[in-house]
Amino acid sequence: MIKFVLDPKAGIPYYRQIIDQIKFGIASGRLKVGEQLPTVRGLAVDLKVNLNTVSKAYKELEIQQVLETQQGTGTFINRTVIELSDKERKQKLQAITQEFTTIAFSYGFTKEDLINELKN
Amino acid sequence: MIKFVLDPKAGIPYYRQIIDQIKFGIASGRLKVGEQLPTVRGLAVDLKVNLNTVSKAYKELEIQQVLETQQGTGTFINRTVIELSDKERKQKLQAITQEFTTIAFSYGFTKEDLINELKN
DNA sequence: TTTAGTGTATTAGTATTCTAGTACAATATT
DNA sequence: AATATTGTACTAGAATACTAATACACTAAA
Repeated sequence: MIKFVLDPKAGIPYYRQIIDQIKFGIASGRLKVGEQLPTVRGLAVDLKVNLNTVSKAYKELEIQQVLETQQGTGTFINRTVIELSDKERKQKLQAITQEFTTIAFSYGFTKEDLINELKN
Repeated sequence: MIKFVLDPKAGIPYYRQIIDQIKFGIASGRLKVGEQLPTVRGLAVDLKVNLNTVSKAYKELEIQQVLETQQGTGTFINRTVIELSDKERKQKLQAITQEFTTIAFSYGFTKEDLINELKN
């Protein structure tokens, strides 16, 4: 289980900080498929926020099909996340790349400049 | 000059729609480095929004160093790159690329993923 | 120097977002 | 069946975001 931390000064909503930490936990392999997350109350007490704040984070991740929840049982890392996230992964990669190229192009760099730099 | 359009039903703030269209204009090559954008008033009248809404979009892009503005003169696509030395250009490219790869890696993408996406 | 044209700053009203309090509903355990 | 544990729904207050109205400041041209 990963350790959750909230930074009140970050200027990022609590529920979003929770989302980010879960996503990073998955990306880094510290949260495994099928693993149960803390209960909404448990994490809420731990982080000293309202249980709805945790619930909101879990719900958004459920919509994104990262988590799956069962009322009365708990919330888990989606077992089908690997198959289901292929499309999402592709979209994310495109979004990140577009952001990157936009900035780079505004500096006059070409696509070839970027590819060469990446190959270093 | 590109044509700006606002969709009131998009659920995306007007100023952000303006930002996105400018960024896409640059990425697609329809906005050239050094080119002047519409004036805040001109675009505001054209889009039937307040001039501050346009100003907000321009200001955010200036912070991102995509645009540069001169009070009393106008707003332009950043031409900073032209004034940079070869060494500075190289450093800038490295900095931008590092930022890009850091974000991409946190999502589990590999260097090859990025290169392939760029080649599309 | 005056004037027209440019971006900036201040203020305010409205809408939305964020968080919390509290009650409800489903499931698992005893 | 009763109880504990889990997530959900509804409501409300505070903070923030969005947009606009209006006045100010800088630059270029007449």
